[in-house]
Amino acid sequence: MEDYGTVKLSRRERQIMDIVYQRGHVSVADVLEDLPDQPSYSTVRALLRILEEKGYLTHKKDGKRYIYHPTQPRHQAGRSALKQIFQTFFDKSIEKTVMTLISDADLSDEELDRLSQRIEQAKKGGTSS
Amino acid sequence: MEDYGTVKLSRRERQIMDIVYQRGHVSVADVLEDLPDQPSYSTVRALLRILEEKGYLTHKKDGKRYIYHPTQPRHQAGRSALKQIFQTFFDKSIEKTVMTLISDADLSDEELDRLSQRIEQAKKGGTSS
DNA sequence: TAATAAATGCTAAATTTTTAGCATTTTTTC
DNA sequence: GAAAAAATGCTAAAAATTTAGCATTTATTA
Repeated sequence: MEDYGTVKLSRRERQIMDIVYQRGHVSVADVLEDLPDQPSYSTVRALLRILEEKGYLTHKKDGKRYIYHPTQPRHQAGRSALKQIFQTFFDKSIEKTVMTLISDADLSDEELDRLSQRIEQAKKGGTSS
Repeated sequence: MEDYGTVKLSRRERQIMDIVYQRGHVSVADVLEDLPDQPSYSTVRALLRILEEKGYLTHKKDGKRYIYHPTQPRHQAGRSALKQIFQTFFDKSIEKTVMTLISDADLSDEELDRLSQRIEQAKKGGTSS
């Protein structure tokens, strides 16, 4: 599946995919609720249908209404999105990206501790040779 | 300035803004070179003009051609973009986001060390009370 | 089970986006 | 400084996106 952030998707389609990933799965009403410049119910349904045709979503019935799920798993989509960001804005530097992330978050000392610990662990586990 | 990733911008406009931030600043030729499904020279110029009208770019002359710069500084745009991603895909968890970032990168032990160190430093500096 | 409510299916119009062409201006070069 | 080259300014057509309406189906409930 193609990275959905940059190419291919139109403005509204992207807005909807963001909502889908934020919520995990959505009904038409859910999307309508979160969409900026709220269009009509019909409109949302049309867009969801298009996204399904394009292969980004599937739906299943839940009682009388449809629930839409992303075809690409959340973690995978997040991974691509993240990659795109750090390539575009942070010179492909993980360090720059992480530090920016942290500087915005105002984490507690405990949280920071745990984070640096987990990074240390990654170090040990990462060596394969 | 509004977050440019999600709302307001059309597909092409977004593609162009990504190129602008990747390169720092661009000529028409630069954009044309990087744009997928390469349109005509005229087309790119039109889009750049529109982005300037909308306030996302400014230009200045460099010899005979225009060089376009983003109005919002790169670090700031990156920050918003990052925030959006971690809200959408990582449950607003810095830790999840960072770990994903790292797990993809295959960093050396030295790099991981430095990273966890810098996080520790952030801890010391961050306490204000 | 008939009436009502609430969803979807499909189609076409309105709007926005994307595109390219031609005229003009600016720079280069001979 | 005149001719050629390479940029921009502007405008309008083509294509894609976004929208809403009406018909139909499905589920609820009295």
